[in-house]
Amino acid sequence: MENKLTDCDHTHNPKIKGLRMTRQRREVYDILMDHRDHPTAGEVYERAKHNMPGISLATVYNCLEALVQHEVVRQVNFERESSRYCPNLTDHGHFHDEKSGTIIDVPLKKGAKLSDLLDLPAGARIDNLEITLRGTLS
Amino acid sequence: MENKLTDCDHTHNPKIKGLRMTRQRREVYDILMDHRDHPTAGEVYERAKHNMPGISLATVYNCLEALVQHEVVRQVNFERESSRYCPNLTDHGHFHDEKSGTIIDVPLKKGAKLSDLLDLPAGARIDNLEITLRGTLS
DNA sequence: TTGCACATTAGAATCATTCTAAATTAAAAC
DNA sequence: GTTTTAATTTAGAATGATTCTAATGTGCAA
Repeated sequence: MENKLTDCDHTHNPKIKGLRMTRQRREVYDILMDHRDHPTAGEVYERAKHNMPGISLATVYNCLEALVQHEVVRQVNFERESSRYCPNLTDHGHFHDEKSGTIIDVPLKKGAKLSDLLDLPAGARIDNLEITLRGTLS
Repeated sequence: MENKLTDCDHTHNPKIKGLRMTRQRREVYDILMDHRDHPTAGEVYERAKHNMPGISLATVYNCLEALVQHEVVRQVNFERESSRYCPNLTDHGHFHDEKSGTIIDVPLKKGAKLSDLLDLPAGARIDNLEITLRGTLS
């Protein structure tokens, strides 16, 4: 059975201050919102071509960068694999299931303190935290 | 004052089962042990050329890979920057100080449980955990 | 409606890393 | 100690993700 891709064309209309909302940026943003499966830039490109055959890979990279810069999307890296993109803006890490290859969001427990887990350097101001896990789901 | 590099030529002699200990591998391992400053492959290469002018970059990559595979050294990634290498085998994460550019080991607190911080997926077996922090030291 | 600063595009360039195939070598077997 | 043999080293080419370039196109404020 073919993937009909119906019902995936509802357009998100985020008004992001300071970010000019072009057709391409909306398309890229919609793709991330609709599937939420942490695609790579190349995968976003393949999907975008369905609705916008003329879009270029460079543009996909540009759009993703703009969305990341404006904190509407998060960039996720596993080792040195291609970057992946995630529209979940809550505090969370990522679990990579080695069996299926899927990546699952892992919420940070509310109220949990990082300093309970780590001996943080005295006086450190933390701007960014990245937690990635690799393993298998039973 | 020049860095004289004296007293840095004491050779580590790890007997690592299944790993042929070549001159190049020992040199690379010594460099990681002596400075412990999370160098990239390129930086290891530059340092290695002091003692072994003929060593090649490919060999440095090969040695680092062998040491990582045999779990004598850990590979550390920040975003998509060049991989860095770390001889600290205890459970720890890494803090990248944006002011100085240095990378500091952040020990995991003994007895602390990951599940206190994260809502782990039910039944997940975790083979690998990576925690990276970015920020500034006051 | 227009102007123009910002976006998009194709293709080239970059950069870290891996691959290739020939020469060398560590360590086992004699 | 010598030979053997499979693993390692090497220079340079190849790869692959990402970024850059410079020409063309376009949101949107005025």
